[in-house]
Amino acid sequence: MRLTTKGRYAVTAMLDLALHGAAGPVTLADIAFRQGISQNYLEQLFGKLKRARLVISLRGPGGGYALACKPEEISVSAIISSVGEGVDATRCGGTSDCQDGLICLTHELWSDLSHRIDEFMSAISLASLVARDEVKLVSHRQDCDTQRRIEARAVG
Amino acid sequence: MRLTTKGRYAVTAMLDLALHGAAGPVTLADIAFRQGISQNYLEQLFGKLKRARLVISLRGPGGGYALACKPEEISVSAIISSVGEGVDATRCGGTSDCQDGLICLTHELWSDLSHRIDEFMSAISLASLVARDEVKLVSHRQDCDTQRRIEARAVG
DNA sequence: GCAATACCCGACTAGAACACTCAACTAATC
DNA sequence: GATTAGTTGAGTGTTCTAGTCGGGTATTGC
Ligand code: FES
Ligand code: FES
Repeated sequence: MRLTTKGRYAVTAMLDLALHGAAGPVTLADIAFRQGISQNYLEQLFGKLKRARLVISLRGPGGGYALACKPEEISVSAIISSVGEGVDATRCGGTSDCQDGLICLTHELWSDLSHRIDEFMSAISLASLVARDEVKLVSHRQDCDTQRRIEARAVG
Repeated sequence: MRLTTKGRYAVTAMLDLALHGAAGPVTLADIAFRQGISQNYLEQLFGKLKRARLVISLRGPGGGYALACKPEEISVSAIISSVGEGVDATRCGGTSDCQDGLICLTHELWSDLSHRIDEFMSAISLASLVARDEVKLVSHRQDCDTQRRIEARAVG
């Protein structure tokens, strides 16, 4: 089991998309700017998100990315799986054969744990994240920040 | 958050200790043999387990390792933490400052998740693992296997 | 048609971590 | 004093992360 920046970035970017996608497609440049993520790295992640059919893309000027379906239908679990960060905590990957082809002492434990984690993350959708107070707060702060930085750049 | 072979080995070895420690100290060679883990690698892990006061060591012939306290008092969470595999799923490590010193959009989500995982693993003790049917079964198979391999070596 | 925008794609890389391995040492027992 | 068994530190191959870079191609507006 591993949960690294890859999965976290993917969820963060998708949440950004859910928050700012109402007015039309959102560019990766915008997301990268707001969330402080490398745009080139985001491109890699969105390649996977697109292949997993979680987002759709629109090319050309005025283009960008949009959610492929309603925020209620996209779970955190799905996002993380799509970028290749398995929720699986077992060593065998579910095949029960990590000790010379036989089941090991602790397989059941890791299997249970995996199940718990998946349950938790499947129950959380983008919509439920958007509805959270802290998310609203942080998002508002980010928007003000972005506005300020744009103005600063226009002046300078 | 990461859960790799390191943490899994640590739990497996501790469980082996709980299963076979009744008759006195258990050597790393025994654990390595039964569980199919590199003995040298186990040495490193037991160094940490000892520093975390989860096991005690006895040197010399007839020596080995023993649990430092009762199996009911040792949780899976404690074992994993002791070898340095944080259960923490946040990027900031709890300081809420991963985006330029400010809290990021998804901090709360990862914080929640970490809490859930820790709750789950804290609730599971070595004693409760020993009591499980699958563990008993696998352990019995391992003992038979070990016996067979010893006999095979004696013959050969 | 032409240029600007923005997604698309593959290759490359520094650094970190994992999963070991090796060698030498000390303490305890018989 | 020989054997057992824990203790320690250093080193190593491999894999992965978290990027970077450089070039594409589709779409739009002039
Ligand atoms: S983790 Fe599945 S068999 Fe060991
Ligand atoms: S994960 Fe804690 S601030 Fe981003």
